[in-house]
Amino acid sequence: MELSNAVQALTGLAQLSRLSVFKTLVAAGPDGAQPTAIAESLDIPANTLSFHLKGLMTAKLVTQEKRGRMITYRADFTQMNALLEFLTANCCGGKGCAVTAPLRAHRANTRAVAS
Amino acid sequence: MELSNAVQALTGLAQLSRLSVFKTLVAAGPDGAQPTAIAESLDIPANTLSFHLKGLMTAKLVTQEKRGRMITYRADFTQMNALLEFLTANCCGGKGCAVTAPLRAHRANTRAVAS
DNA sequence: CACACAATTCGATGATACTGGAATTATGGA
DNA sequence: TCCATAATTCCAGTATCATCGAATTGTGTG
Repeated sequence: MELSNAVQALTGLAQLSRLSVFKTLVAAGPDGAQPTAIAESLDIPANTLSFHLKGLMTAKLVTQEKRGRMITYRADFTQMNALLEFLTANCCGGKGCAVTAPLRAHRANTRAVAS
Repeated sequence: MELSNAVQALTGLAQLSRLSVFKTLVAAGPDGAQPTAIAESLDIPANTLSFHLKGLMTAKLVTQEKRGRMITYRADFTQMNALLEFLTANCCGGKGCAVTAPLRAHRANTRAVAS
């Protein structure tokens, strides 16, 4: 991933509404979610949400699938992987960052996100 | 790390100049670098750089140490760790993300800022 | 003190981003 | 066809960001 692509991806996440939307989509998993549901869940006007979803699309962080008159959005982990790889390679000390050090026995852990 | 803190950190990196500066500081390692050197290296006017360094300070991504009339800036990996941890926990599928991906060997060349 | 230098702050400008009401497009159903 | 619904686009207002010349602050040196 190039520097400019990293900026693009980071920009996609560097805003409260968008990060919330992305987080929601991640939580929604493979089923994804539709704008109406997201808007209600996060209490964001539909048009504002649409604006941010477009931003997430531009950042290539989400995908959309049209079925009839509804559109399902899903988090796209490919870009997220590339971003984390970039940050790990370019923005870490090379030894310390969280990626390599799984937080020594730090309550091994509540969520299914573990390594 | 809270959502809003994550946004703060992401905002710090979501800009070409700032990401470049941070990358430079990471490459500089423990020695850090001074504004004049960074400005020359990246070809950014001193005041513009100062503006972005302030942004990185706000995002808690860098630290500064005053010695005489020069100031040494260093990347602060604490915040970076926290950010990566946040992204891994909240923005990954739980299985795929870069955490498991092989970490490309990081060049330990710390002399990147010299003129 | 006078000067050079490191770095920041000030101030002004242009560009971009965020928000939300209103209108629009498109699909499904009665 | 007519209406409801899903989602987007249009548009305007406001706010924030990015840039850089000029002025400022602070420190070391002759």
